[in-house]
Amino acid sequence: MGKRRKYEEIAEHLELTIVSGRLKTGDRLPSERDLMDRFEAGRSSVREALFVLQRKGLLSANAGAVARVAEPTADLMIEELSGIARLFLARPDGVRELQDARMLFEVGVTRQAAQRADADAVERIRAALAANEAAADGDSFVATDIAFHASIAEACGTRAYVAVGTAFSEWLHMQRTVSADAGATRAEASAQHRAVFEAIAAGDVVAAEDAMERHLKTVSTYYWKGIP
Amino acid sequence: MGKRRKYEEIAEHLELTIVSGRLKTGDRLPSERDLMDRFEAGRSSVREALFVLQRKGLLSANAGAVARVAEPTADLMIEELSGIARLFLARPDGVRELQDARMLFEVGVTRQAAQRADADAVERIRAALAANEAAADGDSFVATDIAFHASIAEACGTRAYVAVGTAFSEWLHMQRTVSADAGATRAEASAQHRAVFEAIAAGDVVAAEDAMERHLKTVSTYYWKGIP
DNA sequence: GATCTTCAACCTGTCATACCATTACGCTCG
DNA sequence: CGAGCGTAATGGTATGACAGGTTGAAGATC
Repeated sequence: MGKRRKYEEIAEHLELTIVSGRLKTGDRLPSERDLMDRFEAGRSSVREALFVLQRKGLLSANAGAVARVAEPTADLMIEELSGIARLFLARPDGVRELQDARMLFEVGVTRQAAQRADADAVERIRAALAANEAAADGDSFVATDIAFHASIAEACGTRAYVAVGTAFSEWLHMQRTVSADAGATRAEASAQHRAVFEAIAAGDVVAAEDAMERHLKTVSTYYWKGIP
Repeated sequence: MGKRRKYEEIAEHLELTIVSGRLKTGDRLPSERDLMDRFEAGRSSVREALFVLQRKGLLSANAGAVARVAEPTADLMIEELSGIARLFLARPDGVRELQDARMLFEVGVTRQAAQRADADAVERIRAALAANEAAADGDSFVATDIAFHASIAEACGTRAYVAVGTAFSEWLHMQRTVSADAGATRAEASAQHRAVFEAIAAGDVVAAEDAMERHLKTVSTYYWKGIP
């Protein structure tokens, strides 16, 4: 049953020495040729092990220089999640499920924001809302729209939320066929954004959830209108 | 700036031919040596390309046999998420953020369940609750606890929820130091489970959310009690 | 004729070696 | 003491080789 491949053994060993703290961020790993000797493996196996660690974000490798221990960034997390999202989008019903998941996430973020936002956070959301309402063209409307949602996520104090939320926004904006009636949508969206903001500012959890849910339902509706 | 490595090019090309449907699930890919010729690359590069596709779950590769196109499973999604979770758990404040995220997720799932659960789904949740209350020892209590939460996720009709929710439960159960006062917790947990169930069955969205939130806060509290 | 066995071709996993472009580093030169 | 350069080391890629597993079909068995 020992189907364990060699690179898995090496990768696991290296990962352990990294997460256990024996190697800290920025430290230099031994060279590939060193590792060959140390693990009594060929270079292929060593390289595959380093490869998987690199794709996990634990290593940064540049040509000519030894690999260094890296701290996985939020961007990399997005990258991983992005792969998952692509599977969903390619599957029947995938877009609907992704919209569902976004609804779950954003409503939850709004809930937590309404519970925990302090004065500073509320002010930042207000600013994002104002910027969105002042957006001149369609592109900047989209950008400030995403920023508005991100400002709410920021209010929760959990760093990953911003990354995940932004990713959701981008995936679905990417999917969206050009929304012909963007003009009609904008006024509606702004009104709904304002309702979300005011509920959060007031600390009214239920109203905030409902407002965000209504907002996302509207967005979804406009999306499907563009689909035959 | 063209730092694109060779395997990326190959991987992208192959991924396109897969998701575009030119290769369907179960189809056999060309052999590595075929791909070498086709892309005018060495075997190293071809192997690295296949490697990343395999880790994305688009390929299933067994030694000796040519790679076949596979359909990414929910398990693989968990695998990816698991990697992300491990980073969180290794980081200061990571457990708290993960608990936060779980709260967001489970409360959202409960909300959607209260909105959409049909009679069948309610019945399944009731059964899961009964099984949990009848659990004899600690291990089976944990198992049926997870199953109860999963049954709620199932009621939402979005397949990924079950997988993500189960993963959350397992990560946090795994982290939990042995809860000495499990006896005291069980009665409390059962009462809270029942409250969640009844709110869902009644379709009372707000009550369901609140009940689940209270439940998870209790769980978190017990977790931190075990930490000096 | 159907099913089991065997076997040869093929494929991947791994190793070894070689070559190039890039980086790191010590040395020389100012 | 600092700047510039050249060399050694390193990763990225290509190629060849061999061991062990898989596959599919020919052959054996019933």
